Amino acid sequence: MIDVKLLREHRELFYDNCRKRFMDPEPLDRFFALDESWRQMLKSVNELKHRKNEISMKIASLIKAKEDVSSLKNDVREVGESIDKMELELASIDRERNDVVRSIPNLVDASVPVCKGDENNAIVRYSGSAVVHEDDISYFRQNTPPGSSFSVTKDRAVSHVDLLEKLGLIDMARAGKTAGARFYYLKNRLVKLEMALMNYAVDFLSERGFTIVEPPFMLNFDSMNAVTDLETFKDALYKIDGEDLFLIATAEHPIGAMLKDEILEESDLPLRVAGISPCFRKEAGAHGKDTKGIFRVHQFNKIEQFVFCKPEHSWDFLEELLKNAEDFCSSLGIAYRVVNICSGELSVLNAKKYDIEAWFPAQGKFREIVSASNNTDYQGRSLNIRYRTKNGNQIVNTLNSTEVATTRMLVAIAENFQEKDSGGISVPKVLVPYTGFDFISS
RNA sequence: GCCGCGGUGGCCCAGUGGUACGGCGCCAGACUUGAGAUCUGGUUCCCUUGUGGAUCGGGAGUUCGAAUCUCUCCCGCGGCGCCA
Repeated sequence: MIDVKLLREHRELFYDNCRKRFMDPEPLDRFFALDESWRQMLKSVNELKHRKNEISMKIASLIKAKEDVSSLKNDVREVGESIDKMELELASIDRERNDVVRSIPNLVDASVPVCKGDENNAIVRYSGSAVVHEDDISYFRQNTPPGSSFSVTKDRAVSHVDLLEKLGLIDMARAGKTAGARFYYLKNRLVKLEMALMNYAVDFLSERGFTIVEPPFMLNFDSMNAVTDLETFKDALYKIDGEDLFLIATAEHPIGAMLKDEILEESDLPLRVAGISPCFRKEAGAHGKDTKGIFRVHQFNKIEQFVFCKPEHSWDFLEELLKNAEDFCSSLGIAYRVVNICSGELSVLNAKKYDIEAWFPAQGKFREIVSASNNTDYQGRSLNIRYRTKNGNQIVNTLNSTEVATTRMLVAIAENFQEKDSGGISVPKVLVPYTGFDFISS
């Protein structure tokens, strides 16, 4: 959540921010009205409580002196009743105010392009050498910086669904039968390729100073509510029936919640954590999109980067996390572009977000495979994660980024590494030590 | 799942109905050439900063008053049961 003190002192910052995000500023108006009446009522309640405490102390001393206290008892009982009544009202205002505060989005960084739809995301850079079908050249040129390198082909790459099914590497039909749409069975060498991706990513981040963590795959309400905006995401999360548990949608959730309510030493920071976990997502509202294959699924494995750091370092870390993900893609041989996501597309948590979009030659498109976000102090404040300084406790900043989401990367490999002549898939060189094979054929 | 014992400020710990004791650590000041030792003050949160309010794992209750009594939930430890 946002800093309430900052909100009280710099209203205009938050009204500007709503404008940038194309959001109704009505929650801000409501906050100020509620906050005002809350503060007035708090004052009255505290005055009454003060009186109650005074009388109680007096009763204590009178009892010691063996004097009569029955009339004082009546007085304090009356005060107590007024307090109870006012506290009920105060609590209800407080609840409402807190709900409103939680809906107020994080301040968007000045470097974020201000616009509504994702067609206005800023292209930051392109890297690699995409193989582009001749029909896709103009799309490619429009969506990359001038001079981006690519090669042209007349052969359209086969879609990953057809290729992987033909090679006996996925079974979508049976997954539909047993679990439903957007589930899959991975088979044979594709399973080993996935494990290779994960092992490679873990080694990759280990070497770059990350602590490797396999977290709980479920979280209780309090943790989930603090680590993400549940109002926005509850439709995306699976809830366990009859239990206070949600399946995580990313390792960001359990890794962030891991330090909930803790006070760190300044010397503990920064903390780089790589979370390895499955991700469970309802993908509600994505009807009709990417319905075939394993590009958009309810369950996939992901290696996630997460950083807890001091505020003055978080912008450097956003670049570091992005670089880790870019280097990973490059090392595999995947061409991609980086986009700076525009203000209207950011989640309430994000101050800024980069996506890495890989080139998918069969689709003839750049598609998202990595998201790197700086949530500044927004998530740290909801989680109440602080660190000690000479000037009191400060809220940590948090950032997260995909390192690799396996299913999407498998799709990218299937589309970019298929070999027309043999009909098989070659394994990216860096993965061969992990797979033990360099080619997948039928 | 059952039984027992626990949960007190950053850490340790006292407190069995009268408003949270003490120690350690940390911060600031004094003393010192500096450090240490010592002394003094501070060191959870809230608000409109006061002779203010809240806070003893969470919630509810009894009471004028609850860390303390009651109920309930959570977590930890030990034992039993179940189990890959």
